[in-house]
Amino acid sequence: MPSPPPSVSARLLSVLEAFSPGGTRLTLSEIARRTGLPLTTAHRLVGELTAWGGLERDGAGRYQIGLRLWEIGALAPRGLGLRETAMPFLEDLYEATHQNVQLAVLDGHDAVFLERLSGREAVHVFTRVGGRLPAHATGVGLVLLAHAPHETQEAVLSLPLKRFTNRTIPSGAELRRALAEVRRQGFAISDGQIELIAVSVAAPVHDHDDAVVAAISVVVPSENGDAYALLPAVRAAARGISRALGSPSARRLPGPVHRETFSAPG
Amino acid sequence: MPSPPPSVSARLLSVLEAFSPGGTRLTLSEIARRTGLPLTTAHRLVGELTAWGGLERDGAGRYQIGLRLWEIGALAPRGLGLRETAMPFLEDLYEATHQNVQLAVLDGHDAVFLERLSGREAVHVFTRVGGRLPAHATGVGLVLLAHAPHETQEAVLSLPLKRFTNRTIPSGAELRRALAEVRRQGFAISDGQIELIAVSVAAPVHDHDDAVVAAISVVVPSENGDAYALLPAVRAAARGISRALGSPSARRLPGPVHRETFSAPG
DNA sequence: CAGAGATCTTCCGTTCACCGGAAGCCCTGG
DNA sequence: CCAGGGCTTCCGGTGAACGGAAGATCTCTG
Repeated sequence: MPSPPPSVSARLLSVLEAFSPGGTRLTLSEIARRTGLPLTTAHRLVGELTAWGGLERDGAGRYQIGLRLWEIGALAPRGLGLRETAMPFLEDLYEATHQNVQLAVLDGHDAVFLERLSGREAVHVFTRVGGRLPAHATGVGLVLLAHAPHETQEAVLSLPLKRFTNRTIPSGAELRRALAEVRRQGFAISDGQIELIAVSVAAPVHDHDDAVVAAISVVVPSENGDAYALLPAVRAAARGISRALGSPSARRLPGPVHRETFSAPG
Repeated sequence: MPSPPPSVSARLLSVLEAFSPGGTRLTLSEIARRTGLPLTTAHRLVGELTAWGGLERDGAGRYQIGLRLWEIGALAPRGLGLRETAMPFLEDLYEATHQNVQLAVLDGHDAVFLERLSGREAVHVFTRVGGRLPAHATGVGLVLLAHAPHETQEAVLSLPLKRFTNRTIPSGAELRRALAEVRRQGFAISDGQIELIAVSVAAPVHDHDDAVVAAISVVVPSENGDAYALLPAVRAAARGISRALGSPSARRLPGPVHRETFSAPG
């Protein structure tokens, strides 16, 4: 029995999927190969996308993602939306540390990086904006995973975990322990799990329902000594973003307020 | 004669077009209304987009642009690609001024903003990342337009120019003069053309072919006095970005270097 | 609490737009 | 000069897309 052919929409979207961080400029034939579409079909779809502005042709005739798609992507509430409110706080954090400052959300089993500020003197990390890394191996990922839906956690815990260095969390059991710790402490410190030379200090960002929707981190060289020294700054920034998002638990600063005022109905 | 019906692809893309800065979360019916598609058709297309991850549903069942599309958009060379190389220089500029720092490219007759850094104390401007403003009315726009293809310039010059304030360039004749001046000086100062209280200082960014592909600017309150004082910093940053992009005219700093060392092959 | 109105979802027969092989065009390199 | 790879145009058969109709939820409103 022949499986039902993919719909036109699915084919069109698969053309977009052909583009990746490692291949941002593709020839028509490359697109056809990557998507598995007949050349003629790819030609037609690519033509329509180009006419609309979703793809552009560079000087050499190759195709690249167009400004139109970038603009549409900029409307994603979980993308630029979040970034926009977080940005001032991230800038403060960057200015105070001059290290890598990152903002990420969870998608599937990965941490997707929405923003990365890094000065020239900061330790080199191989994340890029729009890129993704397995959640279990990054500071922000641990924070996000620790507050993810139960089924997501179980799914990650039951799968083999990719190792990057000998400090990457190796097993589900260890990961489970790490996540519990993150929940208890309210932050994560990830030491050398992606690259041995880098330590990440991460904290959660809450939205107006107090759900954890993002995480921020500062990444420093491990020889810099005490990563804990950065903790207050990271947590303060995370709290600031949460407040800007309307998180009830991040309202104002805790203080000697015992009487709350309600406006009684009627 | 009935006009040929729009292709499936065009319909799918029109669904994406339904989203705008003013409407990032839409119900199915709203999408159907905005696109002019029958409800059933919209339902099917939206369903496919959602299954793929291009759209997401929020708690209230409304649709929003999904992370998947944001990721794809992040691959646009003229979007995040440019931004990525420009970012360190923009940060320097921001840190030095603490005013609004902007990065923009030309699309059609508009300046599209790729990045905007703004502190809490900076003058409020109503640009946002991913947003656009008419080229003739903004500092970055004037710079971009001044170096745009001849036909683009003529097209803008022949159309009526939207006025924002009484200082907005009103006529094609004046615009032509302004563009010539921008080319001669190598920068643009736009005083109160969008909002009376803001002055913009803008400079061009060149790529490896020395074509002007972007522009940066700093926007300050007009009562801040001398906008010209910012000029060196803005031009230096623009030059830095150009050099990072491989612009030949921005190579190294001019200086008493007469001997260059090459490693001879073999 | 009924009933009007709005939005969303499923179902299904008809039709016409999509499909992709074939063929020709344009390069570049040998 | 031809070979090889990539791109574009053409066109007839067919099965996937289309959208009206009807039912399923919710939300107001009197």
